[in-house]
Amino acid sequence: MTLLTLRIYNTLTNSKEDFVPLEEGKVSMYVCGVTVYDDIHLGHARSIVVFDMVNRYLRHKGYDVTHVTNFTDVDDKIINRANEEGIDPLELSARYIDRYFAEVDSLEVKRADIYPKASESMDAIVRMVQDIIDNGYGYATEDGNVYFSIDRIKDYGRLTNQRLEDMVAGSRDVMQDPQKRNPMDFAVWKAAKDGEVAWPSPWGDGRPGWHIECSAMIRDRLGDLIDIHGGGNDLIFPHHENEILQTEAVTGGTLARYWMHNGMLQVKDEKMSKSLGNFFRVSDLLREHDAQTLRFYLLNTHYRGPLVYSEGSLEESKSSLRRLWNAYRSLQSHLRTASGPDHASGIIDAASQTFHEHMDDDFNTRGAISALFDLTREMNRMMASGELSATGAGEALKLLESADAVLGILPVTDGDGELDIIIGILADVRQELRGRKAFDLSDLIRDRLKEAGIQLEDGAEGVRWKRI
RNA sequence: GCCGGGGUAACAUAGAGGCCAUGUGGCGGACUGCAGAUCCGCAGACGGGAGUUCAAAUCUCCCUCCCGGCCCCA
Repeated sequence: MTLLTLRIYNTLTNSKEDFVPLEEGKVSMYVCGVTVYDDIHLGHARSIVVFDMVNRYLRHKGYDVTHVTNFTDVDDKIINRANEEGIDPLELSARYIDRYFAEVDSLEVKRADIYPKASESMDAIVRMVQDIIDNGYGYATEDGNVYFSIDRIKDYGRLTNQRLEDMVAGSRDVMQDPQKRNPMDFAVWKAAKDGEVAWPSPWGDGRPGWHIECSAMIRDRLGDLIDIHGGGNDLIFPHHENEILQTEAVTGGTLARYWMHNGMLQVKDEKMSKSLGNFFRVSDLLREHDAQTLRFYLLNTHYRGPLVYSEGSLEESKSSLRRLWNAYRSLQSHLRTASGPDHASGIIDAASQTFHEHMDDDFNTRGAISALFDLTREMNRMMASGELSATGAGEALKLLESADAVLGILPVTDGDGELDIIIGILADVRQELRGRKAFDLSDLIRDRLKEAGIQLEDGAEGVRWKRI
């Protein structure tokens, strides 16, 4: 079975569908970002890395992708946190946006094309609220709140696949604004309380409701209808559901063609979240583990399933990943020294096909990685038995590198050229000593290099070195 | 309660009717001056119960357990 086209699981239809972009060769993608009031944790990283992978794979397939991810920088939690610290909310959010970028860069995430902030999108937001009211889908209260009116919606719950009545029955008791016409109505504009950060609007000073910023930013930056809308599956309801309503109230058409949702990261059968206090900060994890290990851990499972984090799972990922790295480095050495016949192209082509079949099947990174392991085993075997030519090694490396352009799990660089030369000299001297059975001296070189963080490894195809 | 996703060997995960799953770990070999890496082999599995089928981890039904969502969320 060969999948020529990418298939994506669409939450809207609960099924995998062939991916056909609106405009041939182009993809518009919006992914919900974070509320910037604290550092990101591994659960956020999962979403970020997953959609980074999606972005990379779409580009790998030749699409011209416009990837937008927002920052929610106007929000109750930000205001509360800022009040605690006695600083301006926007100062607080700016700080966490800086940290977000630092961590995302450390995770080797390819940045989105645009990162709009709620605070800088007020014109678009106010305009959208006005349009909602003008089209009869919203109303302002005396207090200066604007609510989206659910009563005109016949098919609420398309993403959730639920009926309105069921949701009302299960909804928890929350403090309701008596001026709401229907308890399910949700705020698109919130009147400012005294002293709060606020922006002017026709309904008085206030700030946007949670859902409106995404609808407005999408329309502002990407247009009325986009190809892919992504986010964590905890956002399906109400956030994404309400985004759809808002946008449809204004444009008359639907918001996104493909809705993608990543599964939650769990810790001991619970979702990792700030409110549960069971989260691991990315900045802390990065002190213990390299970015590639974290990415490998997050991508070594299907993005839609749950992923249970536990003590030791990153260590295991590291061990697995080393196998790939070792093969990768062996191939690099082999490229320089190899001779002999070449029987590799069939194996490499097969691995490439398997890799792409899995990726085309709703971004099955786990399956795709398996194909990489299969390849490395074959390559290791062939290198050991002298069946791999330099050409074959080059082809295998090319495949690994193109796969890595999507996954981002291979070592970034192995140091600069000068170091390479010096270690090469030391390795040559050591080889000479070994030839003369002067093992005390040859071991000394190896040991001292190891102390310096460089490990030499003898192999059939020559000496290889790596940082440890 | 309603909706969605899961339960695969010691562990982490793919797979969605038949064909060798992948990695980590374990055991046994090979290679090696020693390290390391690598290779080969072995053990070990589809939550439970019915059914459909020549054939079910995969399809149907029932049961069970876990997680997420139901206006704080990636």
